[in-house]
Amino acid sequence: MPEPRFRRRKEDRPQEITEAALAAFAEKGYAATKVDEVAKRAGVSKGLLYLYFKTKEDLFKAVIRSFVVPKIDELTAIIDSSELTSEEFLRGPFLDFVKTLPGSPISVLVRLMISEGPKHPDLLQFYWENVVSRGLVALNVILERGIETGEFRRCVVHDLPHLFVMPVLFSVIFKLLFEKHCPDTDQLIEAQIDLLIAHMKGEIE
Amino acid sequence: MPEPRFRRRKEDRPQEITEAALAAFAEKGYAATKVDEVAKRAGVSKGLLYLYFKTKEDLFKAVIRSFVVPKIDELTAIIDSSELTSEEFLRGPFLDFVKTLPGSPISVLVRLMISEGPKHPDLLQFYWENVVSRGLVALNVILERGIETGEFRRCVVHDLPHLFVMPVLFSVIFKLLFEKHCPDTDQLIEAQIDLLIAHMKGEIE
DNA sequence: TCACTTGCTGACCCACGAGTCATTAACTAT
DNA sequence: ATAGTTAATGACTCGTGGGTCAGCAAGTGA
Repeated sequence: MPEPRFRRRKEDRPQEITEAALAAFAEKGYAATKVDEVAKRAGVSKGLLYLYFKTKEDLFKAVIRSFVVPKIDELTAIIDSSELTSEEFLRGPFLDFVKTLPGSPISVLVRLMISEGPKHPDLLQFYWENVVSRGLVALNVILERGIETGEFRRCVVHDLPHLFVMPVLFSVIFKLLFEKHCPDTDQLIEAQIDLLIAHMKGEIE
Repeated sequence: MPEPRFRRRKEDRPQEITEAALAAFAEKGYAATKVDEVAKRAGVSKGLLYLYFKTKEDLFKAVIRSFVVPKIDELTAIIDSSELTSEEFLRGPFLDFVKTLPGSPISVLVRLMISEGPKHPDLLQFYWENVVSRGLVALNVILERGIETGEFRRCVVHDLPHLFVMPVLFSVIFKLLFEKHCPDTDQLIEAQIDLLIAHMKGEIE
């Protein structure tokens, strides 16, 4: 009895295809990745891929949406389930979380957003609303909590939670481009957080 | 007497073409830019472009090289011609210089490097040696000078001059992607420099 | 077992854009 | 003037890759 030439698995296909696409985009970038190549990686014909995704661009958007949102959900879940003080939280779970980002598959998505984002305003909108904005809000919650409990004094940092994100973005990109010359990203991120906390706790200069 | 159909201007063509290419790449990215389009912008035929640049990739590399090096030369020139203390220098000329970067045509090159860099290792090598590395060295010079004169105490910042560059890269990218939601990049950069200087001057916590 | 639905295939089409080259016309030197 | 040189043109080729579709075979139900 011969193995069937293929199996019908309508349920699993989309995820298998987006996973293959993520891997392919990661290696070659969006433009240089051929749809045929993605299909091959997913063990599927090009025709089938086009049954699930109308165009290559459509596939791209699906990739972004499906991998990035779970990641930010992770962060907000950590926050909600935590009873730590703000400083403990920033030095503990938050630090651990952001340290994992450079070098993870997620960093690939950042590169894709930078490369292709400007061509897809709707995607940028989505990314803003569901990732960046939510991340900044989450940080604000922590920082405000820190003021209420008297841990932190109010200062410029509370208007610029971006200061906490900077080293992560920097590390992701630096590692991507200059792996060989990249500083210890854990140390970089940690140093920045130390700096910020010291400033928020610190005496008025 | 009719205007000549074209003029022979061997000397000026390469620069005119790279300028046109920079503008085109800025708008559409590398892959989506057609060579024909670059030629049109430069007021030149595609054939001529191929007289000066062997391939599209060759043109791309020329663009990076010719616009990015002068910019870093600018920075090192400022350093050499300055007799200020380290703090004055960082808060004065250095701050002014980096503030101009987000939103300048140079920021486009950063995006191009991120998008296309991984496909061109030799270009990355060039960029590292002639831009990033030189920039970091320049910063180190300033910071060391600050220690010698007793302005600064030695701390983690001296091992991570990257901390000064982070907000610039962050601003460039943030502005590029989320113009609408972008914080005041001047303020962000300034805040980071304040933070770092305070820490370097500061009492041991 | 047989008709029927539908997930899946892969050969095909064709727009598109990188790179070529035979030809032209602007300069130059004598 | 005029012959020689070369900057410059633009119509062409040709590989490539996104997208299609007629047909096939795995599942389904009676």
